Amino acid sequence: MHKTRKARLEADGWKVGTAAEFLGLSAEEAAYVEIKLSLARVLKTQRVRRKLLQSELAKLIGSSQSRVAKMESGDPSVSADLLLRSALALGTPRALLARAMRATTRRLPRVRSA
Amino acid sequence: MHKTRKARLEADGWKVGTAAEFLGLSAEEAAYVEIKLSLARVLKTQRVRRKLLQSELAKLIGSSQSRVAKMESGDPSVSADLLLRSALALGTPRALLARAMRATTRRLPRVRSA
DNA sequence: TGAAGGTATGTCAATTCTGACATATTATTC
DNA sequence: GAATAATATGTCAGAATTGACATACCTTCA
Repeated sequence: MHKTRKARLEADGWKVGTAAEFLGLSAEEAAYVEIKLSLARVLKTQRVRRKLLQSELAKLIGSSQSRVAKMESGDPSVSADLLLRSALALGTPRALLARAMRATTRRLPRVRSA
Repeated sequence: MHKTRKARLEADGWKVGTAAEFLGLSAEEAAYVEIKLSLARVLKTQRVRRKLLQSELAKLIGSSQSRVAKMESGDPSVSADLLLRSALALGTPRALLARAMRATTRRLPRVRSA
């Protein structure tokens, strides 16, 4: 978020921070959802890469289009388990799954030092 | 397995191969159980490293000693999801979880070429 | 504009997972 | 070897996840 925008919002009484802070998640909970979201992205990337429709992937894993949509959108009703099994069914290299477990390091914008 | 033993068993009518072959698992299914077993080992290692009893870890994650035992033994009634959440609750570094996803490379015995 | 193809969202019965309990097995210590 | 501590195994009711269906929401293209 832009620094000035952050300052302005806070001046107006808003708390500004991470999604985890906002939702009151502990560090582990935050890591857990982060990992699920990562797996969701991997799944979608792999499906698209193999040029499959959600409905085709669904058939492949014995599920339904709607559940695949939920998987890819990181819907909380989807377990990491299902994401994992689905990614494997797509033939996702395990190295990619490993990457999904690693903490996301975000490249921060370079700012003038104070 | 020893080569001669393999030959002898096969002569006696046994099929000898990987657990996956024996159980008739597909490659993905095999990878899935391998990953779960890996996570199970990580979990146990981390718990022991923190000098916790199974019952203490259970309390920490709001579960029971018996379920923790099942987790650590790779019981099929335990989802990868629970293993993951429990490992995170123990403060397991995500890099370790990443390692657990990677394929296990087994050091093979050196044999005379045919 | 609207029809078609693809994806998203809401709901729910059925399946699967989970915590809890009882009990068994395996160390460890005296 | 018996008491104690820790872990393992079996079972099951309750909770969570899942596939399926209906339907809504985009895009694209004619």
